[in-house]
Amino acid sequence: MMHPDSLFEALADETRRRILALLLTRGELCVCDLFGVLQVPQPKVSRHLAVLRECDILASRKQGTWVHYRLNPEMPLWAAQVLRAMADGVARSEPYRADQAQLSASCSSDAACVAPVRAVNSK
Amino acid sequence: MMHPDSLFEALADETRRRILALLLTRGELCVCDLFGVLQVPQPKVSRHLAVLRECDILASRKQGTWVHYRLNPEMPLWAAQVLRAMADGVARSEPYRADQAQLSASCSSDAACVAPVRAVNSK
DNA sequence: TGCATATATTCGTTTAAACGAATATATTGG
DNA sequence: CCAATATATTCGTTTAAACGAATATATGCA
Repeated sequence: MMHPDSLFEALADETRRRILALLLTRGELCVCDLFGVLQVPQPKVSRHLAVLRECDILASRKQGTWVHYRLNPEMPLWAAQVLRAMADGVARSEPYRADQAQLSASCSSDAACVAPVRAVNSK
Repeated sequence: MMHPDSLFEALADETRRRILALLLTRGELCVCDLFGVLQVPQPKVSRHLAVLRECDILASRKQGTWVHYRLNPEMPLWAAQVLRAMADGVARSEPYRADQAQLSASCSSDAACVAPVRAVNSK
């Protein structure tokens, strides 16, 4: 039961939009992938992930030491449409565009993120 | 040239979302219609309209003493999709739902707003 | 058990935005 | 020109969110 107000308050922050744009491209990412790609301090990413998780935009899955985040698969249609349109809007502007390039460079396949390999995902 | 960041920062405020939801239903509304329906002080509505106008979400048209606001017709597709999905999202929650009822009650036809009649539109 | 790694949380400060109240501007009609 | 109405702006204060730095928790492995 996602409230529209929470979604739009969450989308007001650029770091959170960057995270969501990455998760729309790549189905699932762990915290270290995210702060590696975004080049921001780890606690900052964790705090923003907590905001997104608490308003049910993201779901998380713990696998050993890693926590993998993905879009909440039970998100209502209107919310998914907002996120899709957002991704279209930011696709051609910075820093979102650079994030996509950085993501491709640092984590080449979706499978590598779902079942992370230390040598690839560790900084 | 609307920047995605400006749109999502604008959508973070509830009053602005309420204004936009009303303008999506009703093509054009003047300031007095808006603060009448939303039941908020006039300067507050004017300030929020200025924010929306300055980031090109809204366009305005002056007709005598009245100023009529509408969605910017040159808005990019992705932005229009965000607004459409937002309207879907808020349609069933308060205060947005009550706003729609109040709008129907106080201003019965679109034509009445485009060419306002004093007896109908004045408070 | 003890160390290293991944992630989360807390705390105090800073920054940005929204607010109410008051006032300013602009247009209309008498 | 003057009064009335519609809208916009300014100002000082309050509120909320984001931040860096430090620390806490949890898991895996030697």
